[in-house]
Amino acid sequence: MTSFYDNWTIQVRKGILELCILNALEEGECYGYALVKQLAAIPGLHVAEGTIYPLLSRLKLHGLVATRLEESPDGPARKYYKLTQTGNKERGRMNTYYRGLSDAVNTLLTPVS
Amino acid sequence: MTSFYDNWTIQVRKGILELCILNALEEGECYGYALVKQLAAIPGLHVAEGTIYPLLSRLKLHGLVATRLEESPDGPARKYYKLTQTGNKERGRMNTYYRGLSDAVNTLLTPVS
DNA sequence: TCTATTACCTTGTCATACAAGGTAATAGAT
DNA sequence: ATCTATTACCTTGTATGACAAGGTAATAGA
Repeated sequence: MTSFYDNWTIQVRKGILELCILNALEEGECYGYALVKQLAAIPGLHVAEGTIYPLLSRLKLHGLVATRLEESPDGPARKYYKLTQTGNKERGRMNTYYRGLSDAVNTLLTPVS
Repeated sequence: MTSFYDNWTIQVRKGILELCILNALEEGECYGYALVKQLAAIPGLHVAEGTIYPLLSRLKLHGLVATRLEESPDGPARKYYKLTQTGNKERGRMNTYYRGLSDAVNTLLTPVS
């Protein structure tokens, strides 16, 4: 039922979210629910919990982030995520790759005329 | 066997290729093999036939491109792809979305400091 | 007791990139 | 005649991740 365009936007987001989260975590540790709210506010990204939580688990599984639990005054315990050293190194490689790819795409989007 | 980084680059490319092809076709019709060679030359995109041919079929299936066959002097017949009117309209929407997303990512990659 | 909010998580579906294969046509080398 | 290279198309199978739609627990106010 989703249009070609809607489906395409989903595909484009693949991988980009991972980049966003790693860079968001560079500014300091954060818990999952807050990340969801923060990223959901960015137009074009419109992201929900079903996307973010598995993503964070994946980052932890690969050792890019570490977690710690802390009680919340308003609900269940918060799980705080923090960049590891290898996570930060990967973030650097990924930023470099993304910028190169982005440049390549931009030359195609705005061709020499 | 693929590393986290290698796998991530694959995911980031998802959807972006479609954008590249539609924009490449805006400059005129082209046959598949030539598109493969053209895009493979772009650093960071490194794309092969197993990716492009299914992608072109998909674009045709959704009516974004139209095809015609022409004999080749060097091998089997070439299948030329051309943007349709709806294909060009989708290209416009996709470019707009991509630019917005790209801007959002860039604000995260280079935070206000 | 009900609803809202915060906060976590899981299961299932769908679409896609890519590797690895295959086919056909032309042409030059062994 | 047979091999190799190049052009040119295509398919199958695998891995992966976004998202929808669900569920759970804790706190607090109606």
